[in-house]
Amino acid sequence: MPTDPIAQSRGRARVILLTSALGPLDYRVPAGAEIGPGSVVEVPLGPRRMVGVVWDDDSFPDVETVGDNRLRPLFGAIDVPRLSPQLRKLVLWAADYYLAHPAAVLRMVLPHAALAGEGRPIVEYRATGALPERMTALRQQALDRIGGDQGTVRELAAEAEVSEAVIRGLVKSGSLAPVAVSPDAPFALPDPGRPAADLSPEQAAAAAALVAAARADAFSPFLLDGVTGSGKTEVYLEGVAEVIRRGGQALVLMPEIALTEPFLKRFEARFGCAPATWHSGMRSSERRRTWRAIADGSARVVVGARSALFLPYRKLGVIVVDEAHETSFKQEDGVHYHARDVAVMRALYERCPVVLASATPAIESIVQADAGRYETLVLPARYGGAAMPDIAAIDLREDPPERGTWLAPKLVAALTDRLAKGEQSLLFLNRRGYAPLTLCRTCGHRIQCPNCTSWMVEHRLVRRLACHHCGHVMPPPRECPECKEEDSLVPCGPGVERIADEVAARFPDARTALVTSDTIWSPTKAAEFVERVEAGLVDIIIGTQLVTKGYHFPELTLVGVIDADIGLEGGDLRAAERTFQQIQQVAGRAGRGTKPGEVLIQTRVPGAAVIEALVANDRDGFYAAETQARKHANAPPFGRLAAVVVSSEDAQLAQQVARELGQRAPRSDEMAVYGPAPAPLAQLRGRHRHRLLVHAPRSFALQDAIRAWLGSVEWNAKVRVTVDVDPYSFM
DNA sequence: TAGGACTCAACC
DNA sequence: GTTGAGTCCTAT
Repeated sequence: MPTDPIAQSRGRARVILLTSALGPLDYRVPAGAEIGPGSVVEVPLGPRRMVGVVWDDDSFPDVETVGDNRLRPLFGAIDVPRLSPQLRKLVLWAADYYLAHPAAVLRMVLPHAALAGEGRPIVEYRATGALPERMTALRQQALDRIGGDQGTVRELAAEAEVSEAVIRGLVKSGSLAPVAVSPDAPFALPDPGRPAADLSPEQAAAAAALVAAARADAFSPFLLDGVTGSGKTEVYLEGVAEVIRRGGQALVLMPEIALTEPFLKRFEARFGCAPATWHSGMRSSERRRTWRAIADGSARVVVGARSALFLPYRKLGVIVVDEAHETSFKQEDGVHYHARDVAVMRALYERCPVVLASATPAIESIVQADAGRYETLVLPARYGGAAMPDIAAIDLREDPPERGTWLAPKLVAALTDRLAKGEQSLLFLNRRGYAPLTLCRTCGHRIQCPNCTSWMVEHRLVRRLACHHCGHVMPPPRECPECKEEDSLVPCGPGVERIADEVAARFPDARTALVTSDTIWSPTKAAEFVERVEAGLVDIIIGTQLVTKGYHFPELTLVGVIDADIGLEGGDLRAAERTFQQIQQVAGRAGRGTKPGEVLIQTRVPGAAVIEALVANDRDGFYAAETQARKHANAPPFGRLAAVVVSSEDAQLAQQVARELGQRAPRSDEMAVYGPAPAPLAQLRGRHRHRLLVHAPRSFALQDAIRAWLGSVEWNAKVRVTVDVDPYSFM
């Protein structure tokens, strides 16, 4: 029964609570309350008090309206601006497209911290430098970890991994003192009138196109396609400048917070102040301040991780997705959304330009551009006349490293040469830790995570074995857990820590920097790293994918790729594309100044199409072949995929439900359902997992079909079924 | 017969 | 997701 269109005028409101278990509920609006669609309200639910958002009366026509007699009055509106119709549309679109509950999407719009602390002052503490009268190990640990940081008792306790009592003790003893937090201090207004960077003719033309689009108040998607070092940032900052001039807000999405540091510097140089930032590492006071400034329109530019996409901008004028090809834009838990795709939808609803910037665009974006749906802005040359680096492969079968080492003689010679010249080098290996596998020499036992189907990775720096999937850690055992033989465990294969060891052994005088998420876990750490490299205090950088992009080090002239083949294993749909992007990006770190760059790629398959394309610098050829292959297989973006994962702590239950889903799968000429099969990660965080894969043509109403299918099967509450539309991970 | 473990439906 | 009601069972 459809909702009575005049219901709201009779004092009813349809509310979506921030609880995924419930559908929309109707409440009575007290007389005189100024409440309408988009209002954020507090409502009673049984004995509890909940937050929800008032939705349009005519939404959810399938939901039955309850009689007036059953309505309870809502408590009232929370003092924040109403969510705009555009944002409400985006919430419903994302929920529908990604098969998520609208409440799950709304929780990203209204994070807890945004509404918390209402009326209550937030007290934060920071170190005074005074040592407590009585120093304990835990107090020392807390002071060491906190350093110069500032936060609430709870946040500091979490950061230092001590109890809140330890922090309170330090406050009592005077080592930590309260600092005044003005929670909603305004953000500085970026000044677009300051001089822009000197732009090359190509950059100027691209910037002009973005400026024109910013003036048009219309949806316009761009692919900003420029080689590494071509100055894409300077181009889109001019689009941002125009939006600021016109009184709008700009959003710049970054794949990782480690990347924001160099960006923030360039931003400040252009606009004279820092932008607002949004990422998972923020303190709740900062989160609240930023959320409110975004909602009232006073935060004009926001640089953020993917979650910044769902914030309640008052007047969004442009969205930039930097490094738009990055797979970290795909959220892998909760709502499985892809920030690049949501950004385009949001720009459509907000009627503003969206810029996908990348030196190595995703095939998906290339196909859209080729079809004329995106306007392409090309920056074909490096800024300042720098040349692209020379790329060569090292065939590890012909030129192998010595036993127990990982750097081939040719790479060692190149490193030696750069050290002699005083130039910087970068070694790239996309594998954290010291060794990916620990093996018993005596019985062959491999140390595995108790919760997951994965090896425990040795992290020698912190003297632990860690599971990269669930976070389980254990001290490195002295004896084999299986055969009890002592000193029989050996590390197998290299991680970046092991490469750093080899570099230290070969070049004892070289100054090195190890860059992984274990050593660079905050913007502050990233800034320290950049400073050290720029000051010439580092000879060799050894890093994971954290170092592949964003950084501009003019003295860096050599890039060594330790193992180009890692990403090609496993038969992932995007394996070749990802390998190409990653190596092209890391190669782009070389020779950005006046000195030419050289890139050496260690591989066991120099004849692989990806490697040959990289060496020949044949980007177009690689993309053409890859696009053709996708088209031929009806793979994305020409066909559509969705993964259905059935998981449970009970192995049998999971298998049983997966089987039943497989049997009940709709069979049609259009949609194919493969599986179930045990997932490659058959056990994750203690849950047993089975996967089904749905494949359908582009035009097929995939979501409707999956909804109908899953709706026809019932399963035990101990079983969880998750759907990943447009999956990127095939684990 | 009080109290614990469990299931189940309602929450507007 | 949480809560309260209802059911069944056991220890006293």
